[in-house]
Amino acid sequence: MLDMKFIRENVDLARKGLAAKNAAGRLDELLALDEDRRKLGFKVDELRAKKNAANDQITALIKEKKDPKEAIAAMKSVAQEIDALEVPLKEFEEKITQILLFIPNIPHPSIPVGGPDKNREVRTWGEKRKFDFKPKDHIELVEALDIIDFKRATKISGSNFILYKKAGALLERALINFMLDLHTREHGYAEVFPPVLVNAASMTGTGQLPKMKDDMYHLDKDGDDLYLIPTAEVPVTNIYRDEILDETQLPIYHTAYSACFRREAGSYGKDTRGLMRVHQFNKVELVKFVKPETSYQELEALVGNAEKVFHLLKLPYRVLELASGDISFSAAKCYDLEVYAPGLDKWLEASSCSNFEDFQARRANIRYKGKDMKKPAFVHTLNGSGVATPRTVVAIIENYQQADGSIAVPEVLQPYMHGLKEIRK
RNA sequence: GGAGAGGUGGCCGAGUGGUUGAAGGCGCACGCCUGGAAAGUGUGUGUAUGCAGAGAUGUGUACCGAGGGUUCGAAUCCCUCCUUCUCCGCCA
Repeated sequence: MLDMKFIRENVDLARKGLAAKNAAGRLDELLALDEDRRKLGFKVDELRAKKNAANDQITALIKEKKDPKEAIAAMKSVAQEIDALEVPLKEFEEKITQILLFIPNIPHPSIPVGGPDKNREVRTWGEKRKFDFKPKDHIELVEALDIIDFKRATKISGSNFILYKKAGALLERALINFMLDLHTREHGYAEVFPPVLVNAASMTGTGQLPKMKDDMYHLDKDGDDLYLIPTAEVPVTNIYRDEILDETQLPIYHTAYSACFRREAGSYGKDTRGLMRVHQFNKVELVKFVKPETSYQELEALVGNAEKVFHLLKLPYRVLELASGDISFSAAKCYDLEVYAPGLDKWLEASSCSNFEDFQARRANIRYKGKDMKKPAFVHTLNGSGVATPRTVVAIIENYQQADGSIAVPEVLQPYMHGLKEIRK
């Protein structure tokens, strides 16, 4: 959420930034409401001050054993006046909050302005493999090997669910363990294993609610809202919701494996075959809580941590800096990592690494305080996939396929797969 | 799911309608004391927001789990919800 005070004092900057995200629409309405709210708030504060002073007087009269009746009667109308004004004041505040919750973060000035066609390729890594046979796509390969069963997964749950079997299940588990070990041992992230069901406050804290409500699976627990997380970003970022951290604790790095759940409503048809877009998938997430002045260098380091996964798996990938119109609601800046899949001949988005600056921290009320700081300040939060498994599995299977339809196991995964060197029927 | 007891400042803990933003203690910060330290001692020590001020700061308002209600006045009384603990039941 943006700071109302910041918007008020930087109208032009806010308007320009939000326009780059096609979201400047309700700015004028917001400013008008804020103006009215401030006027009314001032008036109410004055009346309350009057009331408090009078109450002190009444107290004094009682102590002196004088009759306070007159003073009480005089205050009655003031109290009523306050009550009457508090109703519209509250309405203003609620309206303002409702609008603010729907306003996205302002993109960082350095990023390209425009839609997905303006995304900027920052670098590529690795060579596309040269095949001496025609590479197959992962669907054909996994079905022939019987390591993923799409039909039965659909029977059990519905379309775009996955049933991993045998070496397929083992590969999935190996990949998760490999990534967690990498980030905890080599990159200094502390592992957490969060709940996958969270409450509405947590979803609001990271920015999924209220705007993206229809993208999430929603459950009811005795009348309370619970949501299946679309990413571990939600529970992990909310670990410190409503807390004031000591600056000596920062930076905090967490990594978490979790299942992720997405309705993907409205995305049927395109790119939904096989493992490309599924309702439940696994992901190892990286989350950082840092001081504001370090957040952009922390973002570069986080991207590097995610890239390391592909380096070790020897998978070619490219890094895109997303344009203003393509970054997510809460992000100020975002890099996507796209891994190459030769069977599909496509670059697949397997990681998204973002700096949210204080946007999430303000929503979730995550602050820190240092010795020389007069007041607590909001931390900056960052996160990125490190990485998501389905599209990485696609890339492994298609890149490591052999002429006979078997799949070589990447060297770094072999210890996690009981020494298995290749997957064959 | 049933029964009972709680939720007050960084922590412990007092407080059942009127200078209580909140006693007391611990912790912490700064100072005094000391050759240095401990002990002792003094002062300070929440968050949000409005106004004034260049600023130090001053001042108004709100906040004692959350939301509503009663009242001139609520941490204190009433209602709803959330949550913690203990016992019983159930259970991977």
